[in-house]
Amino acid sequence: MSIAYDPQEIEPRWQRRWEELGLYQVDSDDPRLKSYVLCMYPYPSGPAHQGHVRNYTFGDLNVRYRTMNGEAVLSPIGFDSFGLPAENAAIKTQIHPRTFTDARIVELKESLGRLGAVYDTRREIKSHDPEYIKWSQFIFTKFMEAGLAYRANAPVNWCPGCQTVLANEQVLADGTCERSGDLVTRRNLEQWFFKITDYADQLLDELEPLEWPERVKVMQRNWIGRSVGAEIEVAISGRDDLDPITVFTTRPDTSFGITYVVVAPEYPRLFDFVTSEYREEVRSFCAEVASRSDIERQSTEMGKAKRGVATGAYAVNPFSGASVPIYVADYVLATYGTGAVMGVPGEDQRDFDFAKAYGLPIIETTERPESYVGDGAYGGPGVKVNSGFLDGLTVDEAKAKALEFLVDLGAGRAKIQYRLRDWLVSRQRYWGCPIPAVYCEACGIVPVPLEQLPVLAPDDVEFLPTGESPLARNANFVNTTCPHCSGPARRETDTMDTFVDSSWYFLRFCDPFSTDKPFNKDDVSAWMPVDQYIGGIEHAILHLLYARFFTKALSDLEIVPSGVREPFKRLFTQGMIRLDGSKMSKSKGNLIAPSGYFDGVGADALRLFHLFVGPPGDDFDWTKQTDEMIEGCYRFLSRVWRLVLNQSESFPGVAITKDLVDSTEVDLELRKTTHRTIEKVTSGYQRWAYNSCVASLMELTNAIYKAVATGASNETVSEAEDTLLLMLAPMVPHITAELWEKKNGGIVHSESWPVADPEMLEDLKTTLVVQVNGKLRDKIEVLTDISEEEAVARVRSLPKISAILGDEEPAKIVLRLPRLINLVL
RNA sequence: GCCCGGGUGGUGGAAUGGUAGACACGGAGGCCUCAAAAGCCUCUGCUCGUAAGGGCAUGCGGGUUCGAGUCCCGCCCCGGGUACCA
Repeated sequence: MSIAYDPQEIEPRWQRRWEELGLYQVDSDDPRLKSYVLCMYPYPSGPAHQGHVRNYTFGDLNVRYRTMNGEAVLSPIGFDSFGLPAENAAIKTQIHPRTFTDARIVELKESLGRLGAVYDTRREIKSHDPEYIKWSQFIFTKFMEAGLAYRANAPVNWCPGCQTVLANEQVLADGTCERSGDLVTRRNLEQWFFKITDYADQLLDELEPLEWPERVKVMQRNWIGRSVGAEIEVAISGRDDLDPITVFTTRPDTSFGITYVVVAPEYPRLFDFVTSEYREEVRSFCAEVASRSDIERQSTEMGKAKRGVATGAYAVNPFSGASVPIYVADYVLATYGTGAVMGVPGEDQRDFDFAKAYGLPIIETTERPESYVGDGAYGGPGVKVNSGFLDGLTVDEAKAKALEFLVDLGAGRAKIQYRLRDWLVSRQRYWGCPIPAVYCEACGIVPVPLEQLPVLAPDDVEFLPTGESPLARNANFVNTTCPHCSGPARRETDTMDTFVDSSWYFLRFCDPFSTDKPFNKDDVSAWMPVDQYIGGIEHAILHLLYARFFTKALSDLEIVPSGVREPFKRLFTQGMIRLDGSKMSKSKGNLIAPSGYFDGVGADALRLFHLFVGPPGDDFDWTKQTDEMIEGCYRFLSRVWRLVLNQSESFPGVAITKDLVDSTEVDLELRKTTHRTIEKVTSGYQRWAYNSCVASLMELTNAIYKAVATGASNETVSEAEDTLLLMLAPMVPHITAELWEKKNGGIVHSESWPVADPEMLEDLKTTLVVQVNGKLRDKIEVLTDISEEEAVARVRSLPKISAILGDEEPAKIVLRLPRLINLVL
């Protein structure tokens, strides 16, 4: 009579059922409360790995939980299908990237399907789909028209081993190529940029109200790197013919302490002011710096000994009128601020080190606090000294006063400097979204008009390891006519960074059906912002910052509704899975494929394991024991299976003692456990404490078994089992769907989330903990409404307590009734 | 260096300032069986003790409190981010 728990039979069947039922196909006119749950769409690298399982389990759980709470949940999925691996594979195997990618998508979809996650499958999108390319390109042309996309000369990463340009993220921290290990060099090329810096302030300010992990917000803040300060113009002594050198500082209050000025070796007008006797020395210094790699230049031990040379020129401190030498040094970055800084050794440690090394004077302009014992620069607060008209002011007052002085003198101004640079989007690659621009000798750079979109890359190209995009060598593609004047023109052959595709896909999901626009504004209004976004911490900066920028820019361009200014209201970053100490990933070749588990214990057991193993945000190490834990999850599901189907072999060895027990007592206990579990588990779902939810549901299962064995009534057991299935349903959808249908009929995921009966949460009796001097000495059962007098009397009469007390009278009695009493001697 | 996380049994991990170690994994013993598998039951932080019972325990050292894994101060170790950003 018994049917064994067989996930292999149940799981595919329910996966088909859910698709047929269309429970998770939602539309913007749905009367229910609308919400949007999204996992970062995957790069299709082949079958799903454990990181995907974890990510999409969290997503699916949220979708199903919210649906059971009465919401209409938008749950789409797609594929981030442009990218370098497909093109590298093409160079190696001569298989077209599209063929390669489509095959990987099939594999990934197949294995994600086996996980049992539910989506509105009508909304699937792929970055490399011509329809998607068309609207990516449309957005690009809109950015061009708005001046948000522009061309400029820029250095790019060039790998001599791979003979190709690399994206920043493919260059490791030590300056080598992640693939070949060669040292990456710089090349200057004309490139397309997005003007993300226009949005620096908004990106910073509007970060605050987002319900994101604080560390992600901190990373974005640091990345934007807003510094408030001043630009100061320092004239070059005796050279009225030259423009002054402009320096940026956050500390204009220290200006009287300027004892030198220093510029980067790449400073553009350097040789305008280097004097002839120093020319050779400066020239060889700059050449030497240029020959060193970025890593050498920035390495810590070399950084300690700041290297530089004098230029022979002098500058005038606009505050004191003092003449100070101008140096060139490699500790000044050409790429930040103006590439020139004022040397203030008293208050800046780097300047202090340099001044010490080159025998430059050091002026302290902030009074050191009495407790200050440091040897070196002091950057803290204090009263100004040695600072002329600033003397006696605090640092903050002096900043304002100094700025006022500069403005009056015409030698400076307030300035906010950002670390954030414009986003370089050009990629010299084939497998990406072509940049829809045309170069016409007569009209200049012309965006390709909408009716000619999409611009698609031709298929008949050669994939060679030359570093040049196959598009550039394809005459049919390159040669075109100007959309303006119809004269001969040349196409842009670069493609877009794949982060462009992922910067608006969540908008297209709101309406992937429109063919005359990227998406319908009303649909975007209906669903955006994403209520719950889920993904890895590795996207903390780039993807999340770019997507925020796109949302704001598109909103300003009136393509996205004006009220939508942020894409992701809540963000959850899941922990990563490690094997032997390093992140489990395809490129490291240390994957443990989920397919073996799907084939064996089933998707539900694997999902349950990922939920149970620990807090979702924590990393975990996949070890030898992991398989045993997964087995344990399978055993638990089997236990639930046998319990609900009331299979007699569940209870061998347990005597049914129905006659011996007051069944109403057993019933009451079980009902209380059931309702307390509803409370605990519901709160756990809301706090993402899924591991604790699983534990509570295991406890409930154990309690039901015990209650059945001790004679609980069918009604009470049935209520407890229903509650168990409902609360497990978002976690392990297949087994719960099957058991619910067998037990009650109907679809468990269409049921409402259970609500605890307040009456069942109240206790008549509880355990009173008895402490003496804060140490546990005894516990007693008491009525919850016990009076203070009675509690004290009962506690004092306890043998253990009276033995400790002897004749002594407690100095104090701390009462936290009915849970705790502490006698202080 | 700086900025975040985090150190709790053999293992993964629970604990609104109030019974530390829930729940699992592993281990030990038992029931069932001709036997095994599966299942079920009991025990399982360390330590002293035959036991009853006691002592010690949340990285280390202090502090606040009737009471600290939890709050405060100072260290140590591990993981991640960042790297001369003026």
